[in-house]
Amino acid sequence: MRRAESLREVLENDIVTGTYPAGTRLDEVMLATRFNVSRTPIREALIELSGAGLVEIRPRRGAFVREIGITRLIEMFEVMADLEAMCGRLAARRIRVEELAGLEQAHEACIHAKADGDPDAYFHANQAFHEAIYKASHNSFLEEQALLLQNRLKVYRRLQLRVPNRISGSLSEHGQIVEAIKAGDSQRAAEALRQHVLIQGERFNDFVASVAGHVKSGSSRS
Amino acid sequence: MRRAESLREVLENDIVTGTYPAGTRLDEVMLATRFNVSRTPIREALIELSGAGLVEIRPRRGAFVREIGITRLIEMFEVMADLEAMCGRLAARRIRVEELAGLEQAHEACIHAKADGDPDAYFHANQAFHEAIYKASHNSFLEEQALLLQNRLKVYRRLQLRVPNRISGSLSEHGQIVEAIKAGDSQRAAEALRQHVLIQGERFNDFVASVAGHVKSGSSRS
DNA sequence: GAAATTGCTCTTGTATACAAAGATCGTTGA
DNA sequence: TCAACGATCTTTGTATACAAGAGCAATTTC
Repeated sequence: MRRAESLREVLENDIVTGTYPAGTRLDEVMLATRFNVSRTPIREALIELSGAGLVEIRPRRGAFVREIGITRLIEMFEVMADLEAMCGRLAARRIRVEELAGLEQAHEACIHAKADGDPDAYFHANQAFHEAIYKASHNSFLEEQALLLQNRLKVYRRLQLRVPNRISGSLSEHGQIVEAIKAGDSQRAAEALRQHVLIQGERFNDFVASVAGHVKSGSSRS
Repeated sequence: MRRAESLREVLENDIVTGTYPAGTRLDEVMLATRFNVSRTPIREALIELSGAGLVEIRPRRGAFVREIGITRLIEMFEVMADLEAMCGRLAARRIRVEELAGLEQAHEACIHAKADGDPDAYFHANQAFHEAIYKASHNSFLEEQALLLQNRLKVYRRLQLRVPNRISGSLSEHGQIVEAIKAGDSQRAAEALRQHVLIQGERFNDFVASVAGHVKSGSSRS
């Protein structure tokens, strides 16, 4: 693998997990010394990240972790909801028996994670659940797009799990989604998924509004 | 503007218009001499293009114009149909009077282009028509995604206009779309747009199948 | 004292140099 | 004659060097 590509992965992770919060200037020499490489692979990694929308390159000014306004975030959730709805619609028609088994397993894993009271485990189990649906759409391009956008929204979805009772709600929605897909009801699967994702965007909106006065933007220290 | 960025635009255009057909190896030194620059900005442009999905970079092997198989193409049209449907659904609810006027104007332009028997003009008018709908969705992220995918499919959509009577069909579908949006019927607008785009994918499939035995893949000489 | 301009410095963007990994072609052996 | 191995040669990936634009500060002028 190219050095630039592995660097992209590390940087992507650092951005998504909040190590480099939105607005941070990503100095090339700083990163170069951090990773013990020259500026060249760093630049290439930053360009890749800008293509993925995680970083904004302002010519002659440098690279910055992209600031995503609340409006744009809601727009992204709106699109995510539609992509997931599409996955659900196709999955209801195209899912195979072994994939359905996998989906139900993922659902079970979510239930257990909630029972254990482990939000981190729930986050990952939830992700696996959704990815199972992407895959079951049997549209690899759609799957890629969904994964891409999911990744860009990861940090916000994670934040979103802090909303009280959200996990319970999420879980019962998962149940309905599984039922619809199992029944081959594409319309119902699509709508259930759309609402499931849309509600995240809305709740997130509430969440942001409720903490807007308390915490400074960017510094999300727990 | 950075040199790399302008190079990306030129290369993107060359790929989309078929100057560099699918599978072509994009030699860095060849491009560097062509544009009278060093390899550095060329490499950066290629990386950007790989992010956009137009170019595939195989490590230590070079950059190639991405080959899009018929299966993947159909998948992309399937996603495009859904994105456009979403644009239509939102546009039906959110379009403003001046935007509606613009949409109707774009529709008129399509009609005139057909009357003039100018397929090239129709192609551009058609594009403007669709872009008007993207914009009217009032979801700038969705608009960007739709434009991106539209661009990636451009060369195939263009080919698609050669199908007999396609323009007439396309035009009447446009009429129905405008009606639905005008009426604020989001469901009908979405469905009309989905079918309008899906039919392109299907017709394209037919088209490819019908010429598969006659022309060699890649060399699309008229 | 404030504002504007000029010069310096810091950082990005591009060119070039170097290293390493593939590809190609020839040679040798079976 | 064909296949396999090896050397060379091409090409990518990374490092370094150089150029040029942007920001900042200090000084000068009004």
